[in-house]
Amino acid sequence: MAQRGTKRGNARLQLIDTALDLFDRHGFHAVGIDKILSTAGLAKMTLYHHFASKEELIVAVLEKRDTAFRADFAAAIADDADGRAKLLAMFDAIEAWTRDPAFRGSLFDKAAAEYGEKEHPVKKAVLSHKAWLFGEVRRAAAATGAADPVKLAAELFLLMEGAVLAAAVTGDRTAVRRAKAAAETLIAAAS
Amino acid sequence: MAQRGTKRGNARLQLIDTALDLFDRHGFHAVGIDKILSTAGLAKMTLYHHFASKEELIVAVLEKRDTAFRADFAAAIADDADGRAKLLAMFDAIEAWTRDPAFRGSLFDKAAAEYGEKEHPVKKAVLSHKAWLFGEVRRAAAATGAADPVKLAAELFLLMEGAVLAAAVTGDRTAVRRAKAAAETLIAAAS
DNA sequence: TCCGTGATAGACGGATCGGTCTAAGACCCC
DNA sequence: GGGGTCTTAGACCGATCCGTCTATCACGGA
Repeated sequence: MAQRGTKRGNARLQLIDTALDLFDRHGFHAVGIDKILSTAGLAKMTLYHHFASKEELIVAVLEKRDTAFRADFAAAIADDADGRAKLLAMFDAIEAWTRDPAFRGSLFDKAAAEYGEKEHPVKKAVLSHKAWLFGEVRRAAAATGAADPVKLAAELFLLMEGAVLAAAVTGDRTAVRRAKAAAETLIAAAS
Repeated sequence: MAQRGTKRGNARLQLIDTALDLFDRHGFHAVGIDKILSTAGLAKMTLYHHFASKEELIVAVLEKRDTAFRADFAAAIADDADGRAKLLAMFDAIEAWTRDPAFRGSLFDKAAAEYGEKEHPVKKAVLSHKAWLFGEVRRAAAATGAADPVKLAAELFLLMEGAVLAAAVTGDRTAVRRAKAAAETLIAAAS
């Protein structure tokens, strides 16, 4: 008992933070646990005390990223009353994210690229994140009073995914703004 | 001299084909050259006779994929006279691709996920492919007579990227159709 | 037939992979 | 201060990583 707040808890957090950064920079297979441990200044047994395997660490990293993403997203759209404003605020939130110098693309997209098997725990974490994100878009789309809110949500979701991908791969700074402009057109056409 | 058409040429092609399949299924770092060689039934020296390194093999794989993609794409849009039809034919081509049981997402997106450094040869091959694809979209968009063809092209490009990603990650069969519907709306709004 | 050239098989190299184990350390309550 | 518990450093494990080397093999020309 009484493990939270002690060194153990700190070590766990530090492992996740360090692994998050390294995975984001170099990829999951490319980063070995030895590198994570030496970067974090921790010993192997510390890692294997908190996680049964590297795979579990990866899932924990994705869960932390997911939690942070949901909080940021919720804060970004909280102030907006109607569905249309919420949808457009989502694009603003994504644009702010892509403008961050630390932006290196979606960690979930990268994870999906390296772990393609449907039943893999890492892939499941990715799908969970994507399903939540689509749900957010769908809820806001429904609030616009669009004739077919699921259609509108699906279209805007694709724009978001494409914009994040393009911003990450090509470094295109205008991608998200273009996506938002397209979103406005689609929202207008959907009412 | 006189190497083409001999065993050497066949070995090279077989290496590329085998590597393409394995990289597509499992990722680039996850697949070692030993696995490629044992799958292809070839020896190490054969690989290192044709390629200086694994990295060179990866680039060759991407180049082959790029060449095949361009040919398929060109054939898909060749028959269509006007820009709008060409643009919509692109979505049809992508949908046909995603419906193929062998579809496992864009190999270029996966490569970008694993090789993020700008100056890396693999990343350069990815950027080359993306630049070409965007150029195709832009050319067709210009032929529609849209007021701002670059804006239209950028929007449709994001839809394509998002649709391919969504189809790959979530297995969503409707993604490309949704993207095409959105594209029709955007094209109509751009004239 | 014999020779020379170039491709091949597979052993081998050091490095690193994910993961385990042991021995010592740090800390707790009494 | 002593005894028990939890955490840690780092040696160690077999497997695999990418790449090299050597010894053999197949084949074309004279």
